[in-house]
Amino acid sequence: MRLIVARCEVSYLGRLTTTLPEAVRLLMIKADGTFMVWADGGGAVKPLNWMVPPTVLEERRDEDGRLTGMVVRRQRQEDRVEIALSEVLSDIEHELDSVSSLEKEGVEREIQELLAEQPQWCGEGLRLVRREWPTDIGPVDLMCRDAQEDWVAVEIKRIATIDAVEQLARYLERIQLDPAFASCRGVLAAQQIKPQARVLAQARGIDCVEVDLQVLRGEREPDLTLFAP
Amino acid sequence: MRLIVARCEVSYLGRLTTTLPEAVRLLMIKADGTFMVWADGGGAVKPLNWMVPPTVLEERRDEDGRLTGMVVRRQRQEDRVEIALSEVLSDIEHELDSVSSLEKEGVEREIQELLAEQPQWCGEGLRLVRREWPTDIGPVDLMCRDAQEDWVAVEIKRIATIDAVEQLARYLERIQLDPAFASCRGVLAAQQIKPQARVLAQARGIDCVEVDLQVLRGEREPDLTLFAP
DNA sequence: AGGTACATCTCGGGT
DNA sequence: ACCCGAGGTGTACCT
Repeated sequence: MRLIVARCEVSYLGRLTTTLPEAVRLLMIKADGTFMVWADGGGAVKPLNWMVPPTVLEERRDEDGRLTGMVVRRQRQEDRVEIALSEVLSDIEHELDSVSSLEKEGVEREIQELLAEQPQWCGEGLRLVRREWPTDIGPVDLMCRDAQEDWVAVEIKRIATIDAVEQLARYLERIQLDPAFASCRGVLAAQQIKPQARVLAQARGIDCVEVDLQVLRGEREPDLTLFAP
Repeated sequence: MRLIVARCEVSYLGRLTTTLPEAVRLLMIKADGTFMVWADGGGAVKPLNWMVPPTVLEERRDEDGRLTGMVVRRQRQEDRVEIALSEVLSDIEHELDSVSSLEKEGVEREIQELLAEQPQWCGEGLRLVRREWPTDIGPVDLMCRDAQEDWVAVEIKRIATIDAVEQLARYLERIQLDPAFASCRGVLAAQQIKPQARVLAQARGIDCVEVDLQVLRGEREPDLTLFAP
């Protein structure tokens, strides 16, 4: 990992064109060839400019050996980042370890697991038949049956947007082609359902259910009004 | 901007939980409070862990003043990154300039602006009525009227895929609910329209128009064959 | 390799 | 503040 702090001008030419006027910035070059340009403000987790590997880095130096320019090119692509350096304030390099397995817990998977165990939160009297029910365009998260023995396909999201409604509608369209499932209905279950997704779901005849992760985990009592007579 | 290269263990607790075993990594702390943890491999432009401002950083040191731990907390949130440092290889700080305007050209916005000024490229005789025409599921890019005073909704993309066709179809569905707009038709305008999107648009009765950015900008003469008799 | 769905998406623009 | 759509999205997983 090489870290250069320098006064520089940066331009990117590729899918789009960007230019950065001269200012003091950080140039970060990872051992794998990833190249990034950072500024100090903006509260951003994203670099101003970058280039993903495989990259070719070309340096330009003056007669005194001072770094004056860099060109970063992507292999077999025509896009490039060009840097004109007027003053190098720091240029250090360190051996870092490569990325080691980052363990992640607690995303959409967890909601699916919890709802598979407690499908009643997706609708009264629902029983799970199968998780990841296959269709020819992809798997439905949960396939259930209700108290009337009707089929219910459940799509699960952390945050449900219009895309989630469309996704479930596509699945339902395929499922209902089978006469045995012609009456299959859809339920969209999510921690949060966006208003516009709700509108579209209504129009598509899809039920919406907001689920509380803490309740699913048994960490909190459900809102009692739900069970009020 | 503070840059620390250190052997450390990192854990994140928040929306999800992650743990990183001890290894040499870069800790990057921007002046605005943005905190990031980087490894050297993976070819990623995204940090292993991060925290966006506003953050509170707490340091722990041993009796010799050596940095042994850091806790980064987000204001008014319960998520946190904890770092246990066993060896600090480098710890430098530099004044960087804040983010200055990154000029972008060539994105969807520019195409929309140019087509708003020259709607005739979306269809003969089109006149612009309003940009960002609101519907209850989101805004249509352009709403126009044609020579026959019929309404035309235009969706603009840099590259139009099936998603773009479905997005426009959804808008049309909502717009046509109003009897005054029952005959509103749709036009998909893009620099590039994927073959599959073209097929679906045809099936949905949506017109497709590929636009040339250079022609829109007036940098190039339009293909003369377009005007051939 | 191409397509799909997820992401602590991030980011900007609007209300 | 939320909501929405775009992204040089990136990334994992599938065919």
